[in-house]
Amino acid sequence: MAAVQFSSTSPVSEPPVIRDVLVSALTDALVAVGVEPPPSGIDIERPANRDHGDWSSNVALARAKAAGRNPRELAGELVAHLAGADVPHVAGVEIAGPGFVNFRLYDTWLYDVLRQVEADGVDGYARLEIAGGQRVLVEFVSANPTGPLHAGHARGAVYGDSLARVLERCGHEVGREYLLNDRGMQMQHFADSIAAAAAGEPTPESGYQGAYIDEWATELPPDVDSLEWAYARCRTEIEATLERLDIHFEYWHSERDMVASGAIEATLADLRAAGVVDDADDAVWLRATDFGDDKDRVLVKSDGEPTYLLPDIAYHRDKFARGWDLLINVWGADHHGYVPRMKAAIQALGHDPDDLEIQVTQLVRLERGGTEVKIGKRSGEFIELAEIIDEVGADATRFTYLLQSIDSQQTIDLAVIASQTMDNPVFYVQMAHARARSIQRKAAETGFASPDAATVDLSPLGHRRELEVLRALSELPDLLGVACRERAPHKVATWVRQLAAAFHGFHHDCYVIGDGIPPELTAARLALVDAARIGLAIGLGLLGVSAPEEMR
RNA sequence: GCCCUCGUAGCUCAGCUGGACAGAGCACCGGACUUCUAAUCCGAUGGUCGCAGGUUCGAAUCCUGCCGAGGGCGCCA
Repeated sequence: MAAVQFSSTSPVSEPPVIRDVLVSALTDALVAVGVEPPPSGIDIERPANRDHGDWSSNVALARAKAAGRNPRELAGELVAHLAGADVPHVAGVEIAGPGFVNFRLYDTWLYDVLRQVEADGVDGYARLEIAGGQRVLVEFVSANPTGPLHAGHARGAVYGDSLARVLERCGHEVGREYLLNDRGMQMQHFADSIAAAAAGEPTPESGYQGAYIDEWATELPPDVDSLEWAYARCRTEIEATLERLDIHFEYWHSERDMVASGAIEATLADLRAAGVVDDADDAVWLRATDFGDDKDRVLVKSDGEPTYLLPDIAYHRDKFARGWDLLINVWGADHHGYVPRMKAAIQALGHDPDDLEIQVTQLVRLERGGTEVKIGKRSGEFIELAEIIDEVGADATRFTYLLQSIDSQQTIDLAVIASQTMDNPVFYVQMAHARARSIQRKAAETGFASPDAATVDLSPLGHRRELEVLRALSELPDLLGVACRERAPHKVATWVRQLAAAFHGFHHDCYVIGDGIPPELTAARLALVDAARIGLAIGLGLLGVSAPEEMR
């Protein structure tokens, strides 16, 4: 039975997080040399270059001015003090460059990481509580129910869902919401177009075209309300497509319901009461310029009809009224111009503009084998999202869209991601997970029990490949926190590729079972394989990509 | 004209909210399969981080101005 060096006061083994250990040691050292620790906290980071140690701090650089000493001198004093302190896992401390303090650690710190991963598992490892339960409503997709989801909706759909997953894991209470614009002229045009097609008549003025109109028209039963039928047909289509991507909305918010409830009139009344509304030129205006918008905006047109803006304001008012602390809207780049007026509107209603966050996804250019796939808007020539899923699969669809920051315009070649080759990173990562499973199956067949990570001797682990896997695992909690704060799930995609690369390297160089491998090494490596499996499953789970038992 | 996003290797993109000599994948070149799937691994080649200033001990990262790409600027939704 190996010694367990964790606190005995807690029934759950909770290895000290290395960051806390080092920060605490640095704090002590600063105090010892008579320098006030930085009010913002001490910064610890992993140097990009391994020659600079395992962990590094720039605290001497940051505090040199306040301490009235030059950075290297201060760093030297810190190092001298740290050398005398008995800091767990620390093998050496050095000054480097302009005044960095670099820590060189024993591999034991990575053994703690492995134990932590195993103790916490897929559900618990890198589950953060940095959000304090803040209630966030993520609204995304919200495509008009006048046709199937198309390629243009894909990025927002996948991003919104993965963002929600990241937020949840970081301690937010999260709701996913889809706003259904189920009233208005667009719905009528849509229904008329289907009815016309069913009757063999030409597409009406400002109607919809496209293969789906003709197809759905053939399904239109006689003697039904064409609008209601078309709406239901479309919703079924949209939900089915989202279902294939494993996207599930907790809330489908109907604009009709909102109208019926009188929320729109109530919103206008609120705005009037707030004194931010002007009547001019027979129209009703929101004085948006009072809140940083470029111009004032019409709420009710001179013909007495509300603009789209008023119900939209009512909708956001409703979201807050339902108790959400923070609203995140995922919008396409073609709507970014509406950000200032929406923020102005919620301010006019008395909310903090920061309580509405709008994430804008840049456009995606689609190619097939290097040639752009052209889409014509009105003509109905577009690629349905369902077609993309048919072509490349749900996992590749999600992974590919999540590979890049939403801020960058993305180019996706469908031919490339449809190919199940090395060009396609999703298979690379899934393969890593399947490999881990494969090794575990072999272990079971060979009669190796899965080791208890809390007690197994990990000291046989020391191979460069083994340590790379553990290092990657150690980075996940920090990385997830950044991904959450920056609303950047693509960082998870980048990370999981790194972990997969480390694991493939390990797999290649470190045989686990048989072939003259000593049983102690097999046991330690099996623990590592399971930890890697957990990390891969967490990463893939956040991306909404399946973690397969085997590749076929 | 104004606003938003972007401009990093031949291509597609990272770069952890300023840090130590700029990274990955693909492509190209050269290696590794009696092994838990070679759908893998290793090595080599490849970049004035659009340009010019500024802030800083330190800038791909922050600020300003240009240049270029995409998107947006309705009493349309």
